[in-house]
Amino acid sequence: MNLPAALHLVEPLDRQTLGERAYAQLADLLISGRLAPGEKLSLRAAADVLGVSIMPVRAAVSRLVADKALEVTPNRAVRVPLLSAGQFRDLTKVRIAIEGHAAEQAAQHRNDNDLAAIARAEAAMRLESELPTPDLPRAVELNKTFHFAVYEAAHSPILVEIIRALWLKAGPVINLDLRANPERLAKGDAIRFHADVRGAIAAGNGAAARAGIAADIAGAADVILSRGGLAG
Amino acid sequence: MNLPAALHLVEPLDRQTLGERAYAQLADLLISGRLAPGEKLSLRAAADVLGVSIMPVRAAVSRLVADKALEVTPNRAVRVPLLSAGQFRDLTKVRIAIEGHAAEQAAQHRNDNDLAAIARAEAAMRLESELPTPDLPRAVELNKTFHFAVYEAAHSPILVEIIRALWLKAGPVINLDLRANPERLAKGDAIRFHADVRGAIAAGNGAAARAGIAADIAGAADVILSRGGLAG
DNA sequence: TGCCGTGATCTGTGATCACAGTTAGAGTGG
DNA sequence: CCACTCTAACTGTGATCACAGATCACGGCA
Repeated sequence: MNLPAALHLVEPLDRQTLGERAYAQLADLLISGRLAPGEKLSLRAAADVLGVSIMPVRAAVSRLVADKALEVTPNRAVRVPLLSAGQFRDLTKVRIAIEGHAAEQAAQHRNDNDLAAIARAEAAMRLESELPTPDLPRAVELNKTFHFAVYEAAHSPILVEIIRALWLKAGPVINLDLRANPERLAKGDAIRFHADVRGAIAAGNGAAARAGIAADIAGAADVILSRGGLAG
Repeated sequence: MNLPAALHLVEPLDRQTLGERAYAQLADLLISGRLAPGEKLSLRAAADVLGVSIMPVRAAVSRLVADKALEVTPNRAVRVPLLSAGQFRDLTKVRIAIEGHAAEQAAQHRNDNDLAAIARAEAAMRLESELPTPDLPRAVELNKTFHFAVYEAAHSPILVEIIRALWLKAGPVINLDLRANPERLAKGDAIRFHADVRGAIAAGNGAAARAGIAADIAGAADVILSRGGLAG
């Protein structure tokens, strides 16, 4: 093992396969709500846009289909699932239970780095929402950053991964709506809940952290459900 | 639309693609612990065994890799992941939280059909475990049947799907161990916990149902951890 | 005898082709 | 002018081929 010292500095170059890159791009489209429920997606068209053959796209789509973030209809068409009100309610209940649990764990296991990241993310989103004309795509992104800063503080990779899969399902419904109807952002509910959550986690108050996340999720879901635009 | 009445009886033949069938087979191997942690899996070899080309196997494997039920090493080899003790502890904690939650929901939302299915599954596993020489693979299967009978009673498809993914990760560790060391089955811990859970769900006692499931999961995990055979 | 280079053979990934089924639109007959 | 039919272009799925990289065993050099 008499290697030149410089060789130890090279990073392990984490094998970014084309399929993974395609997956990351599609997942981002879904989470940020740029793909609307019911919208169809052609493998070949997506491959053209991404500049690759259909194989990597196929791999990415089949992962998303497995996660039920996409679905292939009996007629062989890939599309973003249309959630019924009942399915959306189920999804919301599960999110409240699991993301609430993660927030509670975060309150108990967070370290100083976690607190700093959470505070940073909360401030960034608050500042954005207080602008006269907030940038909605950016607000959506900052909201995601804040939530996952919280969930990461639970120090449970498996939990974070599960929540990511849930956001893949909820993103199209929630964030598409937020883009179309930004009044909830202006109303400041989310901002207030986020502050509550940050405070609870800093104080080590698990129950309050769970309640804050639950209120945030439920608040957004209520807006969607009351608008009544969901299928069946 | 003058179709013979009989035609209306055919089921919509849920498009069983070869990839899905391959996925089901591989998932079963994992959940039942017939694939040991660390064991390697060749796409082409698996394709030969299943009698198809490597394409469907590729699709199935990439789904399992996405779920982290399989992993592809930097050296381009697919294998079932080796969990460190820390990772296994994380997985167990998450399972206790989520499966416990599902059991609690089951206690609150179960109907008569659910209760019957749970009772049936519990009796089947109890009878099997009381045999002089229990059939271990069958006991593993019956254990799964009981747990999912409980989780189905929560009437939350999303929750059940999440738990299935967790079992895909835990199966190789837990059930491989159970096959190798059946004494825990003989000891009857699981049987007792299952009876507790069934009783709690029938009584609508959510907290007790959660506690029973948690004890069952923790008990099995303790055996694994105390044996100390985990990596890292 | 011990070690290192080398090539055959394996790995997963990606591209291309083939196919069955669906869809949409143009063209034709009423 | 409307409705029906047929065709052409699309859909995802599966098979086959091509390729870069990794592994491992064999053979030659020191």
